[in-house]
Amino acid sequence: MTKRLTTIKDIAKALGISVATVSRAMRDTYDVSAETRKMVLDTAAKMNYRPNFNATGLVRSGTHKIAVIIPAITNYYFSTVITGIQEYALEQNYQVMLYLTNDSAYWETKVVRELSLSSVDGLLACITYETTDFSHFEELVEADMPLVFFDRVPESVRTSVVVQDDYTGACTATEHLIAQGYSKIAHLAGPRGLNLTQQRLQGYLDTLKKHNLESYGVIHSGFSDENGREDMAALFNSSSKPDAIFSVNDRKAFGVILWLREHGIRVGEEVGVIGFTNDPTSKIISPSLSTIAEPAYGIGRKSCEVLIRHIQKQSYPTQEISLPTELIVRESTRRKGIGKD
Amino acid sequence: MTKRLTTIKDIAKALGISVATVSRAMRDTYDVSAETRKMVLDTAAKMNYRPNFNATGLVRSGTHKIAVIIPAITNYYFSTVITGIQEYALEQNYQVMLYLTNDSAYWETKVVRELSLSSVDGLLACITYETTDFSHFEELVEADMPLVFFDRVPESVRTSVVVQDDYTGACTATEHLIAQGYSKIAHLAGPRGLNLTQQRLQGYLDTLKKHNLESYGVIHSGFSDENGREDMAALFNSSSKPDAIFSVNDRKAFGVILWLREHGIRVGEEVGVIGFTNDPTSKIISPSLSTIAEPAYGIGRKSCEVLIRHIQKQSYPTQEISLPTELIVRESTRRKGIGKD
DNA sequence: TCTGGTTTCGATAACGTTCTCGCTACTATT
DNA sequence: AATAGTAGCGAGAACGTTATCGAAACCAGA
Repeated sequence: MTKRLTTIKDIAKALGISVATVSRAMRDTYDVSAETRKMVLDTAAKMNYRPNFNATGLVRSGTHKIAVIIPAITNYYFSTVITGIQEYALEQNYQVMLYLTNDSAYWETKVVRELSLSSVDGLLACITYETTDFSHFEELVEADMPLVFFDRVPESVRTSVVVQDDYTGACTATEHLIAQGYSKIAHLAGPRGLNLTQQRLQGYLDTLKKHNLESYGVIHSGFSDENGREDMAALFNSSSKPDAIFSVNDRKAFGVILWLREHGIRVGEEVGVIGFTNDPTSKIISPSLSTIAEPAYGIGRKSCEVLIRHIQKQSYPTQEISLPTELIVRESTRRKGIGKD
Repeated sequence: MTKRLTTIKDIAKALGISVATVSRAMRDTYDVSAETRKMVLDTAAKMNYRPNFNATGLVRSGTHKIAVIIPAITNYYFSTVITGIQEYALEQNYQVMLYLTNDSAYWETKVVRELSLSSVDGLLACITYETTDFSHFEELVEADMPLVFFDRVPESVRTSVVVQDDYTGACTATEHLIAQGYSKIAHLAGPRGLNLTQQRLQGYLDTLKKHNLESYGVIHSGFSDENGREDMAALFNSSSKPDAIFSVNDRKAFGVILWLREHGIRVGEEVGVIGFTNDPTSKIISPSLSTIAEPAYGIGRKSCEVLIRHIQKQSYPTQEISLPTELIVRESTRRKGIGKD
C-alpha cells in the first residue's frame, strides 16, 4: 500500500551492526556505547525512521492508545471534556481513539464489544442515557482492562469514576433561587436512570425540604432545548404555575427562556431560570442565563490521569473523584431585572 | 499487564486443528468447510476471542485507523464535522484517532511528525491558521500516506480537499444584504492566509462590485465573539459607519450583535448582520442571526469517504470537492424587524 | 600469565496474525 | 481402474520489534 518504510533492520544493515543494538540505542542508553548510540540516532533521523507501533505493541502488550466512548461531541460540555482528555493524553504520550455512541445503547454495546482488547490500553467512557445493561463493560473489567467512567456513570460496575459534584451543585442552584425570593420552584430533570439526574434531583428536593418548600413539579426528559420547551408547556398547563425553574442543564434552560419570551413572561422578574453547565451560549442568550458551572476541562484531564494511573499500575486503587462546581449569577435570576451582565 | 487474552492458537489447540485453518475460518469461507468454520466461530465466541490488531496490522501493513487532525472541537462546526467523520468511518470499519492542535502550528507540526506512519492508514487534516510551512504534510505525501484536507486547506500541498463553497456562500450573503436594502456593507474577515478567508472575502468584494457598491471596511481577525466585538468598536470609531455586517462566521457575528445591543443600535432595523456556519446558537440569540449554513456533517462524511477511497485504491485520483451552502434568513437582516423567526 | 569482572554487542526466540506452499483425500472423468 | 482435478487443511515463513542469553573484548588485580 504505502511505500516501504525504513525499519530498524535497514538501519542495522546500513551501519553494519545488529538490530538488537539499534533497538537498544533507540530508547535507553545502557548497554550501548555513547558513540554507537549517536551513530544510530543520526542515521535513523537521516533515513526518516518511524517506529512501527504494531510491532512494539505486539511484543510488549501495550499500545499507547486509549479509547474514549462518549454519546456525542456536539455540545459544549462533552467537547470540552474531550479537549481535556486529549491534552493530558498527549502530554503523557498516549493517543486518543474516539468513539461516538450517539446516545444509543445499541451502538455503545457494539463499539465496546468490537473494541479489540489488544488495540487499546484503557477505556474512558460516558454512558448513554439508554444504557441499563452494563455487561459489555463488566466483561472488560473482568479481562482486567483499565476503565474509568466520567460524568454519566453506572452504579453497578466497580471502577474508578470522575464526576462533578452534582448534588452540591443542585443544592447551590436551589439555594440561590430561594435567596432571590423565588418559592414556587420546579425542576426540569434529566432522563431517568442516570446518576447525575438522580443527584441533581435529590439536591433540589433536599434543599426545598430544608426550607420547608414544596416542589412545584419535576419533569424528566432529554437534554435538548426542545425538551425544555415541551416541559414548560406541560408545566404551565397546570393550575399551580411555578415562579422559578431549575433545569438539569443549560441547553434545556435555553428552551425554557425561549418559551417564556415567546409567551410574554418576563424572565427573572416573573420567572427565574437557572441551568447547569455554563455553556458559552448562556452568556449570549437574552436575558443571560444563571448557571452552575461544571469543570468540564478538569473532568477530562482528571479522568485521563486516573486512567493512565490504572494502566501503569494495575493495583492502583479504585477512585471516586468529585470535582467542585461554581455558581454563576446572571440576569435570568434577577428579580428586579435591570442590571446588565 | 492485562490478563492473557485468548489467541487464535488457543482456539486451534482446543479444536485440534491448525492456526491457519482458524485464521481462514475467521474471515472468508473459501478453502474451509462449513462445519469447521462453524466450529471455529462457535468456540471463538465461547472463549471470548478478540483479534489482535497489532498482529494483523503487522503482517498486512494496514491498521484500520485514520487520524483526524483539527484545531479544536469546542465549536459547532468542528464537532459536527468530526461526528460525520466518525460515523462514516465506523460504518466502514475504520477507527478514528483524534488529535487537537489548538490552532498552534507548533503542535500541528509535532503531532504530524510524531505520528508513526505505521499506526494509521490515512490522515484527515484541517490546518491551523498559523500554519505557513507545510513541509510536515509534504513529507507524508511523499511517503505515499493518503491525506485529505477539509475546511481549511493549504494551497501548496497536492492532495484531495473537501470544503464548502465559501465563495458562492459569501456571494449569497452579500446579495441577501443588498436585497434587504443595506448598502454600506462591511466585512469582518477571518485570519489572513486561510483559503476560506480569501474565498469569502472575494465573494463579498465581487458581489459589491457587481452592484457598484463600495466596501465599508474589511477587518481581519480571529473567529471568536470577542474578535467580533473588538472589530465593531474599531469599525464604528471611523466617520463612515456601515449599515450592515457580513461576518466570516457565526461566533464572531454573535459578538457583533452583542456589541450593537450594548450600544443601543437596533439589529436588523439599523444595522443588518449575517454570519456563516449556522451554529445552533444563531437561533437562540436575540435577535436571531441570519446566516449561511455550512454542510458540516456532510463535509465530515465526504472527506472521510474520499480518504478511505484513497486508502483502498492508491491510484484514486485527487479530488477537489466543494459542497453547497444555504442561506438561512432570520431576524438580524430584517429591515422592519417585527416578524418572528 | 591467569582469573574475574565489566562493558558492549550479536543471535535468536517470541509476540499473534496472515500468506504461500504443498500435501492428502475425495470426487469426477475417461 | 487409472488419472486429473479440487476441496480442505497443515507446516512454516514472514511482518518489525523487544527480550534473553551468551559471547567477545577489554581491563584490573594478583
